Amino acid sequence: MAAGRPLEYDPNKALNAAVNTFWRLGYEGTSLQDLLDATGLSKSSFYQAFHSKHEAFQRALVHYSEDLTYRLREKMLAAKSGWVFIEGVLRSAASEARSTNDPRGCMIVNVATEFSSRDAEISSLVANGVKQVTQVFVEAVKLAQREGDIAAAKDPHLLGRYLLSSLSGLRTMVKAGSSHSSLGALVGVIMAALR
Amino acid sequence: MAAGRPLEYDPNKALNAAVNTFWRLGYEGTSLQDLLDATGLSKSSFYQAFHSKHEAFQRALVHYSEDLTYRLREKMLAAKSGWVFIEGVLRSAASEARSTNDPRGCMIVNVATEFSSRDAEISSLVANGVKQVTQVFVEAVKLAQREGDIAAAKDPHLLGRYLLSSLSGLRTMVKAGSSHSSLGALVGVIMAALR
DNA sequence: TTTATACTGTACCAGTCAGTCCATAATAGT
DNA sequence: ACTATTATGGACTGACTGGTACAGTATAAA
Repeated sequence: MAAGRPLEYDPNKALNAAVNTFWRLGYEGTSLQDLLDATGLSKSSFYQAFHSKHEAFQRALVHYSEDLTYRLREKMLAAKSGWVFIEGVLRSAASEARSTNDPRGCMIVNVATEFSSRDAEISSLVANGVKQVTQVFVEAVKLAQREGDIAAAKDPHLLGRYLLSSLSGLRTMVKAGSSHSSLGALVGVIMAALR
Repeated sequence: MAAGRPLEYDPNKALNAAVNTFWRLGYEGTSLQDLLDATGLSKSSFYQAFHSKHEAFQRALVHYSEDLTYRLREKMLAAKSGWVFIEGVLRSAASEARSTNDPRGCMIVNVATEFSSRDAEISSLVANGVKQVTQVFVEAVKLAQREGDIAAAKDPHLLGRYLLSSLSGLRTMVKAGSSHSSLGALVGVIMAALR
């Protein structure tokens, strides 16, 4: 068994570049050319690596979800408390209103709104990503309950979903052009519902 | 001055068809052919009426926003109370989880997530639409305050924005595949924050 | 060094994209 | 009936779509 010519590109970097492009432009919105430019791959290398635009998109979405949940959980473990972590996530989402001129939001949410239920494979990946991210928030709520910041009687799964939903809503407000100050107040209202 | 041949199509129906197509498929996702099929117009008639895909999209978005706010306000006036109206809107959004197999969500939100801030004209139309819809929710909150269902001390503008944000979040949860029952509980949490 | 394997660039494909143009047809005012 | 005005269908455009084929090249194992 001979081993063949080695890759001239970094598959991981290429995937990350694909993630960023799809994240920013959406599925329909990114052309193959955009992908080639972003990854630096030639057409043949791209198809060698990803087989099709659709498959590249799926891999990008999965990679994004895994990376997001990983970093979110890391952030939670590093935070002072569950409550502080939750507030931090919401506030940083609100801050995109002034820090970025082109907020990308959450890729999972973007994909969910672009595809809705038109593509079964994509829907399943979206559902999976949402599940994973929700789980992190559920853990954060449980943590905050143990720490006494959230009443123990409340259902952590329900509040976890509530947080994800609120975060998503917050992010679309950012995209819709709401000011940072009004978003800050909104975070307060959202957090108050947890108590 | 002669008057020329009369239109063979109904401009209003054509616009409505365009709205539905863009709403369902997004901007990039709908081809000109989709639009022609939906409206029944020939290519020349379409360009006669709309000048370009982009302009058609803008008109569709404006028409959607106006129509939405009109019907929303009508619903509010017909409702038993401000509180009941608000709950009804949230619950009907949650119900899309089981009634529709391909929930379209809110077109304004869809457009906001697809374009983010990449197109200044679109962004302005989105901001305008959001403003109009928010206003209806603000009115509903004020009404509920007068009726004693929401504390008078609360800021109605803040709660109005909170409602819009929550509604948007709820709808993306629908698109992400959440079950109707879990969404119903979510509505309860959202509403509780108003009290 | 041969051989099998695998990567790369380029030319190419049919199909679709949004958009234009024009000849024809239908109407209303004169 | 004539004329100005407008609408219609269809042919047409060049650019771009995602995707394929292939010839050439680099590598590691035998």
